Amino acid sequence: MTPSLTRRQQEIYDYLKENLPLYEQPPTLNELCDALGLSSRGSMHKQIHALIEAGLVEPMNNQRRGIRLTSFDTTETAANDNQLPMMGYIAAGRPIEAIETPENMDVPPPLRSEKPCYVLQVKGDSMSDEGILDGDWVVIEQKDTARNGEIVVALVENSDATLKRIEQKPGEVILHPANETMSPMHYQPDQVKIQGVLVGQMRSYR
Amino acid sequence: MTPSLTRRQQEIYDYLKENLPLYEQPPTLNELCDALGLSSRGSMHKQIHALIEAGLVEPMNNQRRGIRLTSFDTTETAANDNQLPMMGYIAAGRPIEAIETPENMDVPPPLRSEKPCYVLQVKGDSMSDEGILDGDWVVIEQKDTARNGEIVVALVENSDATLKRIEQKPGEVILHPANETMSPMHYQPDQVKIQGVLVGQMRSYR
DNA sequence: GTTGACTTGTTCTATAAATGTTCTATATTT
DNA sequence: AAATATAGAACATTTATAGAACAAGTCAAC
Repeated sequence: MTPSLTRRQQEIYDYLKENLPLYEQPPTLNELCDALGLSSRGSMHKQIHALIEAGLVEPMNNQRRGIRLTSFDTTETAANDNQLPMMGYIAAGRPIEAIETPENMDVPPPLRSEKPCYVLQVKGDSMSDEGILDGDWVVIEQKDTARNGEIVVALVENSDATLKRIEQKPGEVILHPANETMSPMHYQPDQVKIQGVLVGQMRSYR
Repeated sequence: MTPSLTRRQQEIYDYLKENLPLYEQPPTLNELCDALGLSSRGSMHKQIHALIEAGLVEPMNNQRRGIRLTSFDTTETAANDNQLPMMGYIAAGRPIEAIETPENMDVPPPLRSEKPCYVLQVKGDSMSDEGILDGDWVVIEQKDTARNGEIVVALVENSDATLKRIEQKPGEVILHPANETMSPMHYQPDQVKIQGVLVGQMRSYR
C-alpha cells in the first residue's frame, strides 16, 4: 500500500487515479477544487504537494496543468501486463513439447487466474468434443491439485501429457477423454501428476 | 499522450492533425490565425515553434507554407490498444441481443484483424460442433462480404441472426449448421445479409 | 532584368489573464 | 497540544495574445 496518506490525501489520490485519464488536459488546481468540493486553491495545492512528497504525483514546477501521476503508479493502475509465456505444444498422449525461448502472448484477464499461468498450443483433435480444436491456445494455471470435473494437464507415468477432465476418488484417479466413444482411463494416484488446470482458451480463425 | 503541451498548443496540434490533409497546400500562419481565431501572426508563430520544439511539427526554416506534421505521431495514433467493444449476445435463430452500453474487452492481436471488430457472447450450443460453446466470446470483423467456408454472422430475413459457415453460389446462399445432424439451409442471396466474419474466439473456464 | 508593392516567416516587446506558490489565520479532529 | 483540513490573501510565474519591425521571398509592371 502507498506510504501512509491522510484521509483527504487518499481521497484526492483516488480521484486522480480514476479521473486523470478522462481529462483532455490535466486539470488546474481550481478545477480540482470544483471537482472535490474545495474552495481554496491554496489548500488544494498543499494536498497535491503532499502527494508529490509521497512520490505519487510528478513534481510540477510552476507548470500549468502539470498534474500527472508518477509513472510508477500509472503502470500499477493501467496494469497492462496481460502477458503470459507461451511454453510449447500439447498433444494427447505425448510429452509436452517445450519451445526453446518462450514468447509472450497477450491474455485478457478473464481468461487467466490471479495465480501463475502459462499458455500451450494444442496439437490434434483429441479434445475436439470439449470444444478445444487443433491449433487452439489453452491457458493453464500452474498448480498440482485440482477439483473433480476440472480439465487438467496431467502427466501420466512421467511420460505422457494430456488435457483431460479429472475425477479423483480415494485410491484412484480417472481421466475422462473428451471423445465419448473412448472409455475413461483409470490410474493409481501416484501414476498421475497434475501439472496445471485449464482456465482459458483462445482460437484464431485467420 | 504527447509530451506535455499547453492547452493552446494541444488545440492547435489537434487542428493540424485533423485539417492539414484537407488543405491543397499547407496553410500560412495567417490562414491558421483565421482558422483558430487569433489575430497575431507572431503569436501563432510562437505556438507553432513550440510544437516544433516538441518534435511534432517539421522545422520550417523560412519556407512558405512549410507546416508539416512529423511522422512520429502516426505511430502514436495506431497505439497499442487491444480493446474491442462487447456489443451483445448471439443465439442461433434469434436477433442479436444488443446491450445498452458496450463494455470494452481486451482482445489479443492474433484473435482480431486490422479492420474494425467487435465481440459477441454466444448463447446456446448451436455451434458446439464447431468448437464454439455456450458462453464463449467470438470476435467478429465488421464486413458485409465473406469467402466461402468462413463462419459469418448472417442476418436471415432481417430477423434471425446466426453464426454459420457460409457457401455462396450463383443465385444461392447456403448456411451450414455446425451440427452435422441438421441439414444445410438454402436461401436467395437477398434473403441473407452478412454482418461480419468470425476471426477469433475466447473461453473462460473459471 | 529591375523595380516596387505585396506576401509571409521571424523576432521582439508589451500586456492581460490564468494559474501555481507561499503565507497566515481558523477551525476540526485525535 | 499536535496533526489535519480549509479559506483566503498576496505574490510569482507561465501562458496567451497583440502588434510593431524586419527579412526574405513572390509577382506583376515597366
